Amino acid sequence: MHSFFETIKKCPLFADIQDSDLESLLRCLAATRHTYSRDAFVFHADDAVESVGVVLAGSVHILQEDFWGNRTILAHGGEGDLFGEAFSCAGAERLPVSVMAVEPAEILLINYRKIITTCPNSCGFHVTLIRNMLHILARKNMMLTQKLEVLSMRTTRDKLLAYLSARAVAEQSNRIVIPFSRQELADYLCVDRSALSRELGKMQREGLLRYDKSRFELMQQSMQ
Amino acid sequence: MHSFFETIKKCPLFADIQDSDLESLLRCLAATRHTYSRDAFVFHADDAVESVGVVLAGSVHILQEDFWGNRTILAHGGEGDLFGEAFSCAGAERLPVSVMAVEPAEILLINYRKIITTCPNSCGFHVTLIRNMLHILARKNMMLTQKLEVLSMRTTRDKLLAYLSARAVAEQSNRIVIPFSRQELADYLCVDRSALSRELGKMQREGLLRYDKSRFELMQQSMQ
DNA sequence: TCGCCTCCATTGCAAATGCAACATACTTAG
DNA sequence: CTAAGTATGTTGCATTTGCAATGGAGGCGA
Repeated sequence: MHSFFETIKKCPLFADIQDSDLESLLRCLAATRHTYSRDAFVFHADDAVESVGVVLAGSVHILQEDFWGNRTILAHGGEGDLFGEAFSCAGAERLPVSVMAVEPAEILLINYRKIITTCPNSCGFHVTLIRNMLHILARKNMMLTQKLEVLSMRTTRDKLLAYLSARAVAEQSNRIVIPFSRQELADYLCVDRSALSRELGKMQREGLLRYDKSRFELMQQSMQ
Repeated sequence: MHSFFETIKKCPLFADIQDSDLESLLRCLAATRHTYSRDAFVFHADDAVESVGVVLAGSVHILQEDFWGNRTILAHGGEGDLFGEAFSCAGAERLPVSVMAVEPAEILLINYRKIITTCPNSCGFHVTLIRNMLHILARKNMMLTQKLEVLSMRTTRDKLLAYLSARAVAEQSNRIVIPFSRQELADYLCVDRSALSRELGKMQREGLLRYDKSRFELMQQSMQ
Protein backbone atom coordinates (compact mmCIF):
# COMPACT_ATOMS: atom_id res chain seq x y z
CA MET A 1 0.00 0.00 0.00
CA HIS A 2 1.30 3.38 -0.98
CA SER A 3 1.12 6.58 0.95
CA PHE A 4 -1.83 8.86 0.52
CA PHE A 5 -0.03 11.39 -1.64
CA GLU A 6 1.70 8.81 -3.77
CA THR A 7 -1.68 7.32 -4.60
CA ILE A 8 -3.27 10.65 -5.30
CA LYS A 9 -0.54 11.52 -7.74
CA LYS A 10 -1.29 8.39 -9.74
CA CYS A 11 -4.78 9.70 -10.42
CA PRO A 12 -4.88 11.49 -13.77
CA LEU A 13 -7.24 14.05 -12.31
CA PHE A 14 -4.29 15.47 -10.41
CA ALA A 15 -1.78 15.39 -13.22
CA ASP A 16 0.42 18.46 -13.51
CA ILE A 17 -0.36 19.55 -10.00
CA GLN A 18 2.70 20.38 -7.95
CA ASP A 19 3.24 18.14 -4.95
CA SER A 20 3.47 21.18 -2.77
CA ASP A 21 0.10 22.40 -3.98
CA LEU A 22 -1.76 19.16 -3.46
CA GLU A 23 -2.63 19.67 0.15
CA SER A 24 -4.11 23.12 -0.22
CA LEU A 25 -5.89 22.00 -3.36
CA LEU A 26 -7.59 19.16 -1.55
CA ARG A 27 -8.62 21.51 1.22
CA CYS A 28 -9.97 23.97 -1.30
CA LEU A 29 -11.98 21.16 -2.89
CA ALA A 30 -13.29 20.08 0.49
CA ALA A 31 -12.28 16.54 -0.41
CA THR A 32 -13.16 13.99 2.24
CA ARG A 33 -11.74 10.56 3.00
CA HIS A 34 -14.05 7.68 3.77
CA THR A 35 -13.45 4.07 4.64
CA TYR A 36 -15.70 1.26 3.52
CA SER A 37 -15.79 -2.32 4.61
CA ARG A 38 -16.07 -5.17 2.16
CA ASP A 39 -19.33 -5.09 0.15
CA ALA A 40 -20.28 -1.63 1.41
CA PHE A 41 -21.74 0.79 -1.12
CA VAL A 42 -19.75 3.90 -1.95
CA PHE A 43 -22.50 5.05 -4.33
CA HIS A 44 -25.84 3.43 -4.80
CA ALA A 45 -27.89 3.41 -7.99
CA ASP A 46 -30.52 6.16 -7.93
CA ASP A 47 -28.45 8.26 -5.56
CA ALA A 48 -28.22 11.89 -6.51
CA VAL A 49 -25.00 12.54 -8.38
CA GLU A 50 -22.85 14.93 -6.40
CA SER A 51 -19.33 13.67 -6.23
CA VAL A 52 -16.57 11.90 -8.02
CA GLY A 53 -14.46 9.34 -6.19
CA VAL A 54 -10.81 8.36 -6.16
CA VAL A 55 -9.73 4.96 -4.85
CA LEU A 56 -7.02 5.57 -2.24
CA ALA A 57 -6.75 1.97 -1.06
CA GLY A 58 -8.50 -1.30 -1.72
CA SER A 59 -10.68 -1.58 -4.77
CA VAL A 60 -14.24 -1.16 -5.99
CA HIS A 61 -16.61 -2.59 -8.52
CA ILE A 62 -18.87 -0.52 -10.70
CA LEU A 63 -22.11 -2.48 -10.74
CA GLN A 64 -25.18 -2.22 -12.86
CA GLU A 65 -28.50 -3.82 -12.16
CA ASP A 66 -30.79 -4.67 -15.04
CA PHE A 67 -34.56 -4.70 -15.21
CA TRP A 68 -34.77 -8.17 -13.69
CA GLY A 69 -32.35 -7.41 -10.89
CA ASN A 70 -29.33 -9.18 -12.34
CA ARG A 71 -26.09 -7.48 -11.43
CA THR A 72 -23.24 -7.01 -13.85
CA ILE A 73 -19.76 -5.82 -13.06
CA LEU A 74 -19.05 -3.02 -15.52
CA ALA A 75 -15.60 -2.17 -14.32
CA HIS A 76 -13.08 -2.59 -11.58
CA GLY A 77 -11.43 0.36 -9.89
CA GLY A 78 -8.06 -0.01 -8.21
CA GLU A 79 -5.69 2.30 -6.40
CA GLY A 80 -5.57 5.72 -8.02
CA ASP A 81 -8.59 5.14 -10.21
CA LEU A 82 -11.25 7.76 -10.67
CA PHE A 83 -14.93 6.93 -10.89
CA GLY A 84 -18.24 8.71 -11.29
CA GLU A 85 -16.79 11.50 -13.39
CA ALA A 86 -18.95 10.90 -16.45
CA PHE A 87 -22.20 11.05 -14.52
CA SER A 88 -21.15 14.16 -12.68
CA CYS A 89 -20.00 16.00 -15.75
CA ALA A 90 -22.99 14.89 -17.77
CA GLY A 91 -25.27 16.45 -15.21
CA ALA A 92 -27.09 13.18 -14.60
CA GLU A 93 -29.80 13.47 -11.98
CA ARG A 94 -29.51 9.96 -10.65
CA LEU A 95 -26.75 7.42 -10.78
CA PRO A 96 -27.44 4.55 -13.17
CA VAL A 97 -24.83 2.36 -11.46
CA SER A 98 -23.67 1.43 -8.01
CA VAL A 99 -20.12 1.45 -6.69
CA MET A 100 -19.22 -1.17 -4.11
CA ALA A 101 -16.06 -1.90 -2.18
CA VAL A 102 -14.76 -5.34 -3.15
CA GLU A 103 -12.40 -5.32 -0.19
CA PRO A 104 -11.91 -2.85 2.64
CA ALA A 105 -11.36 0.41 0.82
CA GLU A 106 -10.53 4.03 1.36
CA ILE A 107 -12.11 6.53 -0.99
CA LEU A 108 -11.58 10.22 -1.56
CA LEU A 109 -14.82 11.98 -2.41
CA ILE A 110 -14.83 15.34 -4.13
CA ASN A 111 -17.91 17.39 -4.74
CA TYR A 112 -18.23 17.95 -8.46
CA ARG A 113 -19.33 21.56 -8.16
CA LYS A 114 -16.14 22.40 -6.29
CA ILE A 115 -14.11 21.10 -9.18
CA ILE A 116 -15.73 23.02 -11.97
CA THR A 117 -16.37 26.23 -10.05
CA THR A 118 -13.36 28.47 -9.97
CA CYS A 119 -13.05 29.28 -6.31
CA PRO A 120 -13.32 32.75 -4.80
CA ASN A 121 -9.63 32.87 -3.95
CA SER A 122 -9.07 32.05 -7.59
CA CYS A 123 -6.40 29.46 -7.02
CA GLY A 124 -4.81 28.35 -10.24
CA PHE A 125 -5.36 24.65 -9.67
CA HIS A 126 -8.89 24.68 -10.95
CA VAL A 127 -7.81 25.42 -14.46
CA THR A 128 -5.46 22.45 -14.43
CA LEU A 129 -8.06 20.29 -12.75
CA ILE A 130 -10.69 21.09 -15.33
CA ARG A 131 -8.26 20.56 -18.16
CA ASN A 132 -7.40 17.18 -16.66
CA MET A 133 -11.06 16.31 -16.44
CA LEU A 134 -11.57 17.21 -20.09
CA HIS A 135 -8.56 15.14 -20.97
CA ILE A 136 -9.80 12.11 -19.04
CA LEU A 137 -13.27 12.24 -20.55
CA ALA A 138 -11.98 12.79 -24.06
CA ARG A 139 -9.47 9.95 -23.89
CA LYS A 140 -12.11 7.60 -22.58
CA ASN A 141 -14.32 8.80 -25.38
CA MET A 142 -11.74 7.85 -27.98
CA MET A 143 -11.21 4.44 -26.41
CA LEU A 144 -14.92 3.76 -26.30
CA THR A 145 -15.36 4.87 -29.89
CA GLN A 146 -12.58 2.64 -31.06
CA LYS A 147 -13.98 -0.37 -29.23
CA LEU A 148 -17.42 0.36 -30.65
CA GLU A 149 -16.03 0.37 -34.16
CA VAL A 150 -14.65 -3.08 -33.53
CA LEU A 151 -17.77 -4.46 -31.88
CA SER A 152 -20.03 -3.09 -34.55
CA MET A 153 -18.57 -5.63 -36.95
CA ARG A 154 -20.79 -8.66 -37.24
CA THR A 155 -18.34 -11.47 -37.74
CA THR A 156 -15.33 -12.52 -35.73
CA ARG A 157 -13.14 -12.06 -38.77
CA ASP A 158 -14.26 -8.50 -39.29
CA LYS A 159 -13.84 -7.70 -35.62
CA LEU A 160 -10.32 -9.03 -35.74
CA LEU A 161 -9.45 -7.11 -38.87
CA ALA A 162 -10.97 -3.93 -37.46
CA TYR A 163 -8.97 -4.28 -34.28
CA LEU A 164 -5.69 -5.22 -35.93
CA SER A 165 -6.08 -2.59 -38.61
CA ALA A 166 -6.63 0.10 -36.01
CA ARG A 167 -3.52 -0.99 -34.16
CA ALA A 168 -1.52 -1.09 -37.38
CA VAL A 169 -2.63 2.39 -38.40
CA ALA A 170 -1.82 3.72 -34.94
CA GLU A 171 1.61 2.08 -34.94
CA GLN A 172 2.19 2.91 -38.58
CA SER A 173 3.39 -0.61 -39.23
CA ASN A 174 1.96 -3.84 -40.49
CA ARG A 175 3.72 -5.69 -37.67
CA ILE A 176 2.08 -5.26 -34.34
CA VAL A 177 2.30 -6.73 -30.89
CA ILE A 178 -0.96 -6.80 -29.04
CA PRO A 179 -1.18 -6.38 -25.26
CA PHE A 180 -3.57 -9.32 -24.91
CA SER A 181 -3.42 -13.02 -24.41
CA ARG A 182 -5.79 -15.06 -26.58
CA GLN A 183 -8.42 -15.18 -23.90
CA GLU A 184 -8.11 -11.46 -23.29
CA LEU A 185 -8.34 -10.71 -26.98
CA ALA A 186 -11.45 -12.86 -27.20
CA ASP A 187 -12.93 -10.98 -24.25
CA TYR A 188 -12.11 -7.64 -25.83
CA LEU A 189 -13.72 -8.66 -29.10
CA CYS A 190 -16.62 -10.26 -27.21
CA VAL A 191 -16.29 -13.61 -28.96
CA ASP A 192 -15.53 -17.14 -27.90
CA ARG A 193 -11.85 -17.95 -27.52
CA SER A 194 -11.98 -21.15 -29.53
CA ALA A 195 -13.94 -19.47 -32.29
CA LEU A 196 -11.26 -16.78 -32.31
CA SER A 197 -8.50 -19.35 -32.64
CA ARG A 198 -10.34 -21.10 -35.41
CA GLU A 199 -10.81 -17.88 -37.31
CA LEU A 200 -7.20 -16.82 -36.81
CA GLY A 201 -6.02 -20.12 -38.23
CA LYS A 202 -8.33 -19.81 -41.19
CA MET A 203 -7.17 -16.27 -41.90
CA GLN A 204 -3.55 -17.31 -41.78
CA ARG A 205 -4.20 -20.17 -44.20
CA GLU A 206 -5.93 -17.72 -46.50
CA GLY A 207 -2.92 -15.44 -46.39
CA LEU A 208 -4.63 -12.48 -44.74
CA LEU A 209 -2.16 -12.33 -41.90
CA ARG A 210 0.52 -14.19 -40.02
CA TYR A 211 0.90 -14.50 -36.32
CA ASP A 212 2.90 -16.03 -33.55
CA LYS A 213 1.66 -15.64 -29.99
CA SER A 214 0.91 -11.93 -29.59
CA ARG A 215 2.87 -10.89 -32.65
CA PHE A 216 0.82 -10.23 -35.77
CA GLU A 217 1.66 -9.26 -39.29
CA LEU A 218 -1.00 -7.92 -41.62
CA MET A 219 -0.61 -8.68 -45.29
CA GLN A 220 -0.78 -5.75 -47.63
CA GLN A 221 -2.42 -7.25 -50.66
CA SER A 222 -5.42 -8.81 -48.96
CA MET A 223 -8.02 -6.27 -50.01
CA GLN A 224 -10.76 -7.85 -48.01
CA MET B 1 -31.11 27.38 -44.12
CA HIS B 2 -31.05 29.23 -40.87
CA SER B 3 -29.22 32.37 -40.01
CA PHE B 4 -25.72 32.22 -38.64
CA PHE B 5 -26.71 32.96 -35.06
CA GLU B 6 -29.68 30.65 -35.08
CA THR B 7 -27.44 27.81 -36.12
CA ILE B 8 -24.79 28.63 -33.58
CA LYS B 9 -27.31 28.57 -30.81
CA LYS B 10 -28.31 25.04 -31.73
CA CYS B 11 -24.79 23.89 -30.95
CA PRO B 12 -24.57 22.57 -27.40
CA LEU B 13 -21.15 24.12 -27.04
CA PHE B 14 -22.86 27.50 -26.83
CA ALA B 15 -25.66 26.53 -24.50
CA ASP B 16 -26.42 29.04 -21.76
CA ILE B 17 -24.62 31.80 -23.59
CA GLN B 18 -26.63 34.99 -23.89
CA ASP B 19 -27.49 35.97 -27.44
CA SER B 20 -26.04 39.37 -26.79
CA ASP B 21 -22.75 37.86 -25.69
CA LEU B 22 -22.32 35.54 -28.65
CA GLU B 23 -20.68 38.00 -30.95
CA SER B 24 -18.01 39.16 -28.56
CA LEU B 25 -17.46 35.59 -27.48
CA LEU B 26 -16.76 34.48 -31.01
CA ARG B 27 -14.39 37.36 -31.49
CA CYS B 28 -12.61 36.48 -28.25
CA LEU B 29 -12.27 32.89 -29.46
CA ALA B 30 -10.92 34.08 -32.80
CA ALA B 31 -13.44 31.80 -34.45
CA THR B 32 -13.20 31.78 -38.23
CA ARG B 33 -15.71 30.87 -40.92
CA HIS B 34 -14.69 28.75 -43.86
CA THR B 35 -16.53 27.46 -46.87
CA TYR B 36 -15.87 24.10 -48.45
CA SER B 37 -17.07 22.72 -51.72
CA ARG B 38 -18.42 19.23 -52.05
CA ASP B 39 -15.86 16.53 -51.16
CA ALA B 40 -13.36 19.04 -49.81
CA PHE B 41 -11.53 18.12 -46.62
CA VAL B 42 -12.18 20.18 -43.52
CA PHE B 43 -9.70 18.09 -41.56
CA HIS B 44 -7.47 15.42 -42.95
CA ALA B 45 -6.24 12.35 -41.12
CA ASP B 46 -2.76 12.91 -39.69
CA ASP B 47 -3.30 16.64 -39.52
CA ALA B 48 -2.20 18.21 -36.29
CA VAL B 49 -5.17 18.65 -33.99
CA GLU B 50 -5.73 22.32 -33.32
CA SER B 51 -9.37 23.14 -33.68
CA VAL B 52 -12.89 21.99 -33.18
CA GLY B 53 -15.48 22.64 -35.85
CA VAL B 54 -19.14 23.58 -35.93
CA VAL B 55 -21.26 22.94 -39.00
CA LEU B 56 -22.95 26.23 -39.92
CA ALA B 57 -24.45 25.04 -43.20
CA GLY B 58 -24.33 21.94 -45.33
CA SER B 59 -23.06 18.73 -43.79
CA VAL B 60 -19.94 16.69 -43.28
CA HIS B 61 -18.87 13.09 -42.93
CA ILE B 62 -16.40 11.87 -40.37
CA LEU B 63 -14.31 9.35 -42.29
CA GLN B 64 -11.87 6.74 -41.19
CA GLU B 65 -9.44 4.90 -43.35
CA ASP B 66 -8.26 1.44 -42.34
CA PHE B 67 -4.94 -0.27 -42.94
CA TRP B 68 -5.89 -1.31 -46.45
CA GLY B 69 -7.23 2.08 -47.44
CA ASN B 70 -10.93 1.29 -47.13
CA ARG B 71 -12.95 4.28 -46.01
CA THR B 72 -15.74 4.04 -43.47
CA ILE B 73 -18.21 6.73 -42.58
CA LEU B 74 -18.15 6.97 -38.82
CA ALA B 75 -20.67 9.74 -38.45
CA HIS B 76 -22.60 12.43 -40.19
CA GLY B 77 -22.56 16.02 -39.01
CA GLY B 78 -25.42 18.36 -39.83
CA GLU B 79 -26.22 21.96 -39.09
CA GLY B 80 -25.26 22.89 -35.55
CA ASP B 81 -23.19 19.77 -34.95
CA LEU B 82 -19.83 19.92 -33.27
CA PHE B 83 -16.91 17.75 -34.35
CA GLY B 84 -13.31 17.15 -33.41
CA GLU B 85 -13.85 17.93 -29.75
CA ALA B 86 -12.74 14.54 -28.44
CA PHE B 87 -9.41 14.66 -30.26
CA SER B 88 -8.73 18.20 -29.18
CA CYS B 89 -9.58 17.61 -25.55
CA ALA B 90 -7.73 14.31 -25.46
CA GLY B 91 -4.59 16.08 -26.55
CA ALA B 92 -4.17 13.83 -29.59
CA GLU B 93 -1.16 14.71 -31.66
CA ARG B 94 -2.60 13.67 -35.01
CA LEU B 95 -6.13 13.23 -36.17
CA PRO B 96 -7.12 9.58 -36.64
CA VAL B 97 -10.03 10.57 -38.89
CA SER B 98 -10.82 12.92 -41.74
CA VAL B 99 -13.74 15.31 -42.01
CA MET B 100 -15.13 15.92 -45.47
CA ALA B 101 -17.92 18.16 -46.75
CA VAL B 102 -20.65 15.99 -48.27
CA GLU B 103 -22.21 19.02 -49.88
CA PRO B 104 -21.10 22.64 -50.05
CA ALA B 105 -20.62 23.52 -46.40
CA GLU B 106 -19.76 26.36 -44.11
CA ILE B 107 -17.77 25.56 -41.02
CA LEU B 108 -16.85 27.56 -37.95
CA LEU B 109 -13.40 26.66 -36.71
CA ILE B 110 -12.33 27.44 -33.17
CA ASN B 111 -8.85 26.96 -31.87
CA TYR B 112 -9.01 24.55 -28.97
CA ARG B 113 -6.49 26.43 -26.85
CA LYS B 114 -8.67 29.53 -27.00
CA ILE B 115 -11.53 27.59 -25.53
CA ILE B 116 -9.80 26.11 -22.54
CA THR B 117 -7.57 29.06 -21.75
CA THR B 118 -9.32 31.69 -19.71
CA CYS B 119 -8.62 34.82 -21.62
CA PRO B 120 -6.67 37.80 -20.29
CA ASN B 121 -9.76 39.97 -20.12
CA SER B 122 -11.26 37.17 -18.08
CA CYS B 123 -14.61 37.20 -19.79
CA GLY B 124 -17.08 34.96 -18.06
CA PHE B 125 -18.01 32.98 -21.15
CA HIS B 126 -15.07 30.63 -20.87
CA VAL B 127 -16.39 29.08 -17.71
CA THR B 128 -19.69 28.33 -19.40
CA LEU B 129 -17.95 27.15 -22.53
CA ILE B 130 -15.73 24.75 -20.64
CA ARG B 131 -18.64 23.46 -18.63
CA ASN B 132 -20.51 22.86 -21.86
CA MET B 133 -17.57 20.99 -23.27
CA LEU B 134 -17.40 18.78 -20.19
CA HIS B 135 -21.09 18.19 -20.49
CA ILE B 136 -20.89 17.24 -24.16
CA LEU B 137 -18.01 14.84 -23.64
CA ALA B 138 -19.58 13.26 -20.58
CA ARG B 139 -22.94 12.73 -22.22
CA LYS B 140 -21.33 11.18 -25.24
CA ASN B 141 -19.36 9.03 -22.85
CA MET B 142 -22.51 7.72 -21.25
CA MET B 143 -24.13 7.01 -24.61
CA LEU B 144 -21.06 5.18 -25.85
CA THR B 145 -20.85 3.16 -22.65
CA GLN B 146 -24.45 2.16 -22.88
CA LYS B 147 -24.13 1.08 -26.49
CA LEU B 148 -21.00 -0.84 -25.62
CA GLU B 149 -22.85 -2.73 -22.93
CA VAL B 150 -25.41 -3.77 -25.50
CA LEU B 151 -22.90 -4.72 -28.19
CA SER B 152 -20.78 -6.71 -25.78
CA MET B 153 -23.59 -9.25 -25.61
CA ARG B 154 -22.90 -12.15 -27.92
CA THR B 155 -26.36 -13.17 -29.05
CA THR B 156 -29.11 -11.14 -30.64
CA ARG B 157 -31.42 -12.08 -27.79
CA ASP B 158 -29.03 -10.82 -25.17
CA LYS B 159 -28.42 -7.62 -27.10
CA LEU B 160 -32.14 -7.02 -27.29
CA LEU B 161 -32.67 -7.73 -23.62
CA ALA B 162 -29.72 -5.51 -22.67
CA TYR B 163 -31.10 -2.65 -24.74
CA LEU B 164 -34.71 -3.01 -23.65
CA SER B 165 -33.75 -3.50 -20.04
CA ALA B 166 -31.67 -0.34 -20.08
CA ARG B 167 -34.59 1.59 -21.53
CA ALA B 168 -36.97 0.12 -19.00
CA VAL B 169 -34.72 0.96 -16.08
CA ALA B 170 -34.27 4.49 -17.41
CA GLU B 171 -38.02 4.95 -17.92
CA GLN B 172 -38.83 3.14 -14.69
CA SER B 173 -41.47 1.13 -16.46
CA ASN B 174 -41.76 -2.24 -18.09
CA ARG B 175 -43.59 -0.64 -20.99
CA ILE B 176 -41.37 1.27 -23.32
CA VAL B 177 -41.55 2.92 -26.69
CA ILE B 178 -38.34 2.82 -28.64
CA PRO B 179 -37.29 5.59 -31.02
CA PHE B 180 -36.33 3.13 -33.75
CA SER B 181 -37.92 1.35 -36.64
CA ARG B 182 -37.05 -2.32 -36.99
CA GLN B 183 -34.28 -1.61 -39.44
CA GLU B 184 -32.90 1.13 -37.23
CA LEU B 185 -33.03 -1.10 -34.19
CA ALA B 186 -31.20 -3.81 -36.10
CA ASP B 187 -28.57 -1.25 -37.12
CA TYR B 188 -28.18 -0.05 -33.55
CA LEU B 189 -27.75 -3.61 -32.30
CA CYS B 190 -25.51 -4.42 -35.26
CA VAL B 191 -27.51 -7.46 -36.31
CA ASP B 192 -29.46 -8.50 -39.36
CA ARG B 193 -33.03 -7.20 -39.52
CA SER B 194 -34.60 -10.53 -40.37
CA ALA B 195 -32.66 -12.26 -37.63
CA LEU B 196 -33.91 -9.59 -35.26
CA SER B 197 -37.51 -10.13 -36.30
CA ARG B 198 -37.10 -13.86 -35.94
CA GLU B 199 -35.66 -13.51 -32.45
CA LEU B 200 -38.37 -11.05 -31.39
CA GLY B 201 -41.04 -13.47 -32.48
CA LYS B 202 -39.37 -16.30 -30.64
CA MET B 203 -39.06 -14.26 -27.48
CA GLN B 204 -42.70 -13.27 -27.62
CA ARG B 205 -43.74 -16.90 -28.02
CA GLU B 206 -41.57 -17.80 -25.04
CA GLY B 207 -43.28 -15.14 -22.98
CA LEU B 208 -40.23 -12.97 -22.39
CA LEU B 209 -41.88 -9.90 -23.80
CA ARG B 210 -44.71 -8.55 -25.88
CA TYR B 211 -44.52 -5.99 -28.59
CA ASP B 212 -46.43 -4.12 -31.19
CA LYS B 213 -44.51 -1.92 -33.60
CA SER B 214 -42.24 0.22 -31.45
CA ARG B 215 -44.10 -0.49 -28.23
CA PHE B 216 -42.55 -3.15 -26.02
CA GLU B 217 -43.53 -4.70 -22.73
CA LEU B 218 -41.01 -6.64 -20.70
CA MET B 219 -42.36 -9.48 -18.62
CA GLN B 220 -41.36 -9.45 -14.98
CA GLN B 221 -41.07 -13.13 -14.23
CA SER B 222 -38.78 -14.06 -17.06
CA MET B 223 -35.55 -14.33 -15.11
CA GLN B 224 -33.47 -15.07 -18.11
C1' DT C 1 12.98 -35.55 -14.09
C1' DC C 2 8.22 -35.71 -12.86
C1' DG C 3 3.93 -33.81 -12.12
C1' DC C 4 1.05 -29.89 -12.28
C1' DC C 5 -0.67 -25.91 -14.31
C1' DT C 6 -1.69 -22.50 -17.79
C1' DC C 7 -2.30 -21.16 -22.41
C1' DC C 8 -3.55 -22.28 -26.82
C1' DA C 9 -5.17 -24.98 -30.97
C1' DT C 10 -8.45 -28.25 -32.67
C1' DT C 11 -12.75 -30.50 -33.41
C1' DG C 12 -17.69 -32.23 -33.26
C1' DC C 13 -22.07 -30.59 -32.84
C1' DA C 14 -26.15 -27.98 -32.01
C1' DA C 15 -27.79 -23.48 -32.23
C1' DA C 16 -27.59 -18.86 -33.96
C1' DT C 17 -26.94 -15.77 -37.70
C1' DG C 18 -26.51 -13.49 -42.18
C1' DC C 19 -28.43 -13.39 -46.51
C1' DA C 20 -31.71 -13.55 -50.04
C1' DA C 21 -36.20 -14.13 -51.49
C1' DC C 22 -40.89 -13.65 -50.74
C1' DA C 23 -45.39 -12.58 -48.29
C1' DT C 24 -48.06 -9.32 -45.84
C1' DA C 25 -49.55 -5.15 -43.70
C1' DC C 26 -49.58 -0.20 -43.62
C1' DT C 27 -48.79 4.60 -45.91
C1' DT C 28 -49.09 7.83 -49.14
C1' DA C 29 -49.74 10.16 -53.46
C1' DG C 30 -52.66 10.71 -57.27
C1' DC D 1 -60.09 3.96 -54.43
C1' DT D 2 -56.02 2.37 -56.57
C1' DA D 3 -51.33 1.70 -57.16
C1' DA D 4 -46.85 2.17 -55.80
C1' DG D 5 -43.78 2.35 -52.06
C1' DT D 6 -42.20 1.26 -47.50
C1' DA D 7 -41.91 -1.33 -43.22
C1' DT D 8 -42.18 -5.66 -41.18
C1' DG D 9 -42.62 -10.65 -40.68
C1' DT D 10 -41.36 -15.37 -42.53
C1' DT D 11 -38.57 -18.96 -44.30
C1' DG D 12 -34.80 -21.90 -46.52
C1' DC D 13 -30.10 -22.44 -46.58
C1' DA D 14 -25.19 -22.05 -46.08
C1' DT D 15 -22.11 -20.34 -42.85
C1' DT D 16 -20.64 -18.84 -38.46
C1' DT D 17 -20.55 -19.22 -33.70
C1' DG D 18 -20.70 -20.79 -28.94
C1' DC D 19 -19.86 -24.56 -26.14
C1' DA D 20 -17.66 -28.50 -24.34
C1' DA D 21 -14.16 -31.70 -24.56
C1' DT D 22 -9.49 -33.08 -25.87
C1' DG D 23 -4.62 -32.84 -26.57
C1' DG D 24 -0.24 -30.66 -26.89
C1' DA D 25 3.44 -27.19 -25.70
C1' DG D 26 5.82 -24.65 -22.37
C1' DG D 27 6.78 -22.96 -17.58
C1' DC D 28 7.69 -23.94 -12.83
C1' DG D 29 8.45 -25.99 -8.43
C1' DA D 30 9.61 -30.11 -5.78
